[in-house]
Amino acid sequence: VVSRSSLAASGRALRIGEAARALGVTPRTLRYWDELGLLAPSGHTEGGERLYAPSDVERGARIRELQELLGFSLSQIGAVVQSDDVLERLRRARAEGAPAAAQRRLLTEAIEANDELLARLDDTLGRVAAFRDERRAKRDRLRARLRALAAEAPEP
Amino acid sequence: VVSRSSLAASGRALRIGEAARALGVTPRTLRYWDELGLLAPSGHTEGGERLYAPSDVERGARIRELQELLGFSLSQIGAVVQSDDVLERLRRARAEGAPAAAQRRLLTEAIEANDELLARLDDTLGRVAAFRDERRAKRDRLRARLRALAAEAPEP
DNA sequence: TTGCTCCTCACGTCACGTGAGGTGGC
DNA sequence: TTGCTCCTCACGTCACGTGAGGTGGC
Repeated sequence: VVSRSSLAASGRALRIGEAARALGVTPRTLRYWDELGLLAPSGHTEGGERLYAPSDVERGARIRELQELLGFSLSQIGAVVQSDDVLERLRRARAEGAPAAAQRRLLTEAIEANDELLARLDDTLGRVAAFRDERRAKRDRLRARLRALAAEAPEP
Repeated sequence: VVSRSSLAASGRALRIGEAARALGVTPRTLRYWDELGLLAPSGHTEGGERLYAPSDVERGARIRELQELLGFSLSQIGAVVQSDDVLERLRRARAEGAPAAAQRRLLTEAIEANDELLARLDDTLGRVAAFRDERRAKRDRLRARLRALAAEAPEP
């Protein structure tokens, strides 16, 4: 996993292998995401090689988080990352002179989607913490058992 | 997801459909886990139906947690749940008069495995929390944008 | 020229989903 | 007898993994 700042700092376009390494996936995964339309590289070389801009890599990082931390399917992820582009879509709507009500609807829908995500994150957070507490209790039980064993038959 | 206490309270053996509902999976999943040897029901009816004891369901709940919260593969999960049975294996080793060194090794290996799990849980916890903070910041940005929109073109 | 990375098929895999056809207990 | 749930094949699906065979720039 690469930090945001280091991603943004290198303003260079990456070849598929470099982008894959930065994201912790394989080139095959990026080709699959491209095939699905989930993450299309914003450029290509003359030879047909995919070129990933920093913004592409950031989008890829969001996809990974949703996949790894929340276990979302790629189609669910597609819906989320699309609603993530709301500020850009809003700018375009304003440029095209969309009515104020339509602009508001765009924003409120994105806010709702983001709130649902926040609720799931809080839920996951609670469950991981509970699981960790279980495992800490187990650690203490095992340690106590080991101490009992040592007391009963001391090491040579 | 069913609470531990309610699971332990009903000391009854469950048919596959009931066990699946308690675990939040489908019967097909439990048959697959059985086929892999990951979770074999501790009993069967004369007619060949699988019967899941409360301890089977608890084991299933641990499998689900490892799968959902940490994204482990079923073979990784198999290794973890096997090392989870260490206290029972220790009892058997002692009954068979295993040497003290072997008993200690059993315990220390289980402690190590559990500690690795704890490290992964802490890592996951941090990443989910960081992701949640990102999403909270996004929520605030979107809300501010909506307020700006409302100030600019008040609702009818 | 030799490596290295890239490309497109295309088949394999993991963890199930989904009928197909049939059996068994209230 | 009628539902309901169970059973075992067995093919389909999702998200890639893994070569197979070939191209392109230092």
